[in-house]
Amino acid sequence: MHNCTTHDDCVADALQQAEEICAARELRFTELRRKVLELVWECHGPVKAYDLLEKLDHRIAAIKPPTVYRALDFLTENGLVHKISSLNAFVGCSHPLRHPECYFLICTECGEAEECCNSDIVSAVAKTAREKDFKAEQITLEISGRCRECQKVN
Amino acid sequence: MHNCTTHDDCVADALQQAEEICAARELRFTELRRKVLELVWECHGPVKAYDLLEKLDHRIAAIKPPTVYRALDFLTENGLVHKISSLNAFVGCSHPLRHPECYFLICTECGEAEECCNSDIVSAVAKTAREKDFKAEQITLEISGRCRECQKVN
DNA sequence: TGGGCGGATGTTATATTATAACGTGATCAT
DNA sequence: ATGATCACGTTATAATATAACATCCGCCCA
Repeated sequence: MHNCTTHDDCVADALQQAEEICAARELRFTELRRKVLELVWECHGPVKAYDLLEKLDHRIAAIKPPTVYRALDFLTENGLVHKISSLNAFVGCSHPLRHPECYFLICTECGEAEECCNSDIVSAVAKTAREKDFKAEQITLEISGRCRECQKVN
Repeated sequence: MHNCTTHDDCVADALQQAEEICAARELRFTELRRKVLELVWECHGPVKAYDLLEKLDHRIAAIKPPTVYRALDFLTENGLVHKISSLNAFVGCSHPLRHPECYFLICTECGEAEECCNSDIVSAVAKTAREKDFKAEQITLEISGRCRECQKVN
């Protein structure tokens, strides 16, 4: 299910990178935001806001929905987390510096969401947007289907 | 805001085409489904389930949420309507026979969602899916930004 | 040094979106 | 005509998200 061998590492790396990005942009990477990002990464896959809420409750006392949503908004706006609209779920961005080029292959069987960065698709999108004089600001590309592993199974 | 000059026509055309498609596929295009599709088209843009609900109430008595959602599910499954996940809204499909190739340019200013059919994007997506051995079943591509008209304004 | 500003979080309440579960009625093939 | 299946009605509630206002905290600078 993972593409990172030692899962702790990928969480730590993500946090480290987030720290650096926020520092560089003069954003406040608060305790809460850090905690939320950490949890998102620990889930290693699309995770629902209310699931995060529950998990946070065990670490910090009595977190309420707006608190989680605000942290998620911050992380999303700054490219550290993606919202997967078709699932109402959130997932850590593996390529925060190429964030706008990312899209997802979402397996309906196992729930895994593989993040891909592909400039062909991005440039095809940019091209049609240009043709229509449309100023694209955000692209949501979510491909659902069955991943390699799950196709094997049956 | 529209790309059809006489708006009545495009609603009538969509209903006509839906009728034919359902007949060809031996699907039941019931009164309710017809009514919902008609309303979606009349809105001529992304419309929320609960807004439909309200409008239906004026035509048919006391419609409840599951009724609308079931009709929308039917229409969505059969390619007559798209769900725009990033807006939690629904919109009539202008190209029901090329439905899987459609995507949207969504203006954050005026709310218009222009439907496009573009095989470049579709084939770019298909290519990466193939490379990853991913069996794509559904593609959600939603591009938000500002449309030509709204860029002019300010 | 303390006062005020702005951003982050806490808190309460509620809005919005969607579905589960079960009952009833219509349709259709045999 | 009867049983199977699908569509729809109905009640209740689940799941997702935000509005609005209070409080806290760091920071600037008078």
